[in-house]
Amino acid sequence: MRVTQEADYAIRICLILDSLGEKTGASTIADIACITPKIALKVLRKLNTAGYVRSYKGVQGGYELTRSGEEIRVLEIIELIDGPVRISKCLECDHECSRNPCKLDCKMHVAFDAINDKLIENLGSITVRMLHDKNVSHADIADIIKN
Amino acid sequence: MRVTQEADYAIRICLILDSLGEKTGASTIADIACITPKIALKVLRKLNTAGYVRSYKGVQGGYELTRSGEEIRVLEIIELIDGPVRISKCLECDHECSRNPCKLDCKMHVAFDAINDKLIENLGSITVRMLHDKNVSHADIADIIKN
DNA sequence: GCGAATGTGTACCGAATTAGTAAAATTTTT
DNA sequence: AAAAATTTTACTAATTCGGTACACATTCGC
Repeated sequence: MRVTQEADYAIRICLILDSLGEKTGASTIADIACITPKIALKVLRKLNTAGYVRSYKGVQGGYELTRSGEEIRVLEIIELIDGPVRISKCLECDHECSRNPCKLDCKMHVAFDAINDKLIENLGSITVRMLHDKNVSHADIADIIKN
Repeated sequence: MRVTQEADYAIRICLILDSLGEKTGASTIADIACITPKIALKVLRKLNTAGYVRSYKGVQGGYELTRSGEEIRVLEIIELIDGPVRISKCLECDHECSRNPCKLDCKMHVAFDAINDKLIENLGSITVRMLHDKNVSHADIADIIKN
């Protein structure tokens, strides 16, 4: 598993839209996020088809979130862009590693599965809103993950 | 971050060597792990230069662990093969994302850092021994991660 | 000694993934 | 009708990953 650059951009864009709270053009978003407009467009397209943002064409067009940032979990955006979260490729073939019939009764899958689940749980516990809300401190975030 | 196939093999090989407990040839190891001898050799070489295994040349040559599997954490092997564990590329440039001067006071780094630390903690809590020890149940592993 | 078996080390190749770019088409406002 | 903005599709380049090849060094058994 890997949170790609693109997923990173997508989260940042959602965060920007949530904090601005109003219809905003791709070039403005790109400027705030410090990425090129083209890349912003590419990510916004995916967010749009997945229903996370609404787009308005034309001169005063732009994008806005369809839901509040409080309701959007970082995990969702990552899965949208990068696909299912898996720390190991072996977790793909559900529980039975086809490549390795594994002549040992090892518990690698069990361990990786548990660790993967925990990772998903953590990514799912952070919302887009938390990432820019002034009322949420760094310590608050750390506490949420510590559980 | 991503636990690559190669890191997976490396863990499996350590696990095999720990459970056999005696000097074993690469082809035997490869056979048990269900991988080609060439790949096993490649991984064993890395384990050797890093000091995890001792090698013996010649006809009756082979490999053995230099330490007990109880002392080897899965995290170590992953870091040896794949490098530092980072769920996001942004965590590379320590805490200051050079690409994105980020005109927002966002806490993405804080969140990803916390989640990443937790992942490292979990990977560090599992030893090679646990993965094949009959006295360690699936539930035990799950409990360790649940913390 | 000689040869087979086994490990060493470096370099390479192909496929998949990731990152970023281009350009023409479509829509809406003025 | 013109200008501004998004939409859609396709492509290119860079990086990573997985696997392989080959020439060399060492040890054991005969």
